[in-house]
Amino acid sequence: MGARAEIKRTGRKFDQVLEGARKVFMADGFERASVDDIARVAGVSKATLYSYFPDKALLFTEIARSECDRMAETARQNISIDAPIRDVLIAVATQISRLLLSDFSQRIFRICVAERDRFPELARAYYENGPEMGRKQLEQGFEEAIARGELRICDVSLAAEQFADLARSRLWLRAVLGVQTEFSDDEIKKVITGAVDTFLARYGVSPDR
Amino acid sequence: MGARAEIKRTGRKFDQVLEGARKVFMADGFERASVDDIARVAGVSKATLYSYFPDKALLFTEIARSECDRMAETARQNISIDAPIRDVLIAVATQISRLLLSDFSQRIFRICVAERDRFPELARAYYENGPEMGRKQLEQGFEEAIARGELRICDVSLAAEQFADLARSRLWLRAVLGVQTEFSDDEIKKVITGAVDTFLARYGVSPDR
DNA sequence: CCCATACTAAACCGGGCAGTTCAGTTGCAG
DNA sequence: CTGCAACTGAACTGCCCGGTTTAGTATGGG
Repeated sequence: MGARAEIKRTGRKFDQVLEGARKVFMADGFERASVDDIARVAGVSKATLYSYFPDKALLFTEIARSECDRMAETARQNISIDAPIRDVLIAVATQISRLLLSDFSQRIFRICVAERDRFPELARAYYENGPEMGRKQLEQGFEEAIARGELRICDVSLAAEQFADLARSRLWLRAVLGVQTEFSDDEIKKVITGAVDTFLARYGVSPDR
Repeated sequence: MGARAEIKRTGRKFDQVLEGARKVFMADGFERASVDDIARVAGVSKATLYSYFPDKALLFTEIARSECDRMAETARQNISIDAPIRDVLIAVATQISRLLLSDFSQRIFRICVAERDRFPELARAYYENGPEMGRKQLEQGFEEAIARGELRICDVSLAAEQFADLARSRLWLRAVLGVQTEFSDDEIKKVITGAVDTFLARYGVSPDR
């Protein structure tokens, strides 16, 4: 029983394989993606692919986790502009909304949900690198705003969660189910201002409305 | 081109097949469920199964849609008790939260998301019979409360959506990803009161703080 | 008792796909 | 030029699974 199921990262075409696998897995998910497809898209022979990765599952987790990491970066964009709190919240909500409605984010989520039983650690990685990370960002921003006397929050963690949920109200679920695929700026704006208004009604410090 | 792909509902064991298929599909989803499995669980021969249903896909949609209908019923429970608006909202939020965290609801959602590309009309049926239905219920209740002067809402539809989203904050996503499977009454209660407080801060009519 | 209809069990077909093998090619290092 | 390591392409194995067929068994009405 030596080292189990290792990935050999040496080789000229390793990156091609990763790229091909990324494309195919993101488009088809784990089950529906075929290794022949991946090899073809990667411009690599199946034998070469299997010289890098011991099996399909490990190739998949490699891709999926790296995508989850990518997501962490997209989530890591704090915008603490010097502006009225309401404007800052609007900007942040817009960012959250756009991210959550993006094709990329949607695909990852759907794959994680679909494959949640087969790859439970994947769903966890998604959660921690995506929503959890975003929530922590928000918490931090809220803490600062509280220190500046712009917000009044007892349970910061819950407030962050509420804000994120409000920011995607009505849109995200429709998107993830494919009920609606395109969202006008107007729709988004309405949801976002609604979210910020509700949020500030509870946590705003001035009689904001 | 005569009648295409009909289901023969006559036969002693038709219901057994439905029941078996329901179990297996709900447990494994479409792809991972095997017809042999379904036949075995249903206590029926494969040939009998195929005498009722022309193929696996139609059997699946039959089950899935009927489950979506079942969901509509679970969603159709209005509780317009004569009580302070806050208590009513707490009760409603509790109901929403429990429903959305139930094993049943979670399974259906996951299946619809996983199979969304193969069966788009299924995801739509889910959306209309589940979330959409629930939202309409909420809207109606809100309208009445507005008429009674207990709430002040401009965009009732958005408010309903916000309420539902707030009621599942922090819990639902964790459940659907399998990050957390058990939820204490305490956790749920905290989220719910937080949701109602936030909601009332925005839409409550008295300075409900 | 007869017979039609429903059902069974098991073998079977065909196709798809993960993973392997192997004979041959390419390309680079010494 | 030589030799080695990476890579190719295509065939091949084995398995699973959807769907069909068939030969035979239960059931219930007339």
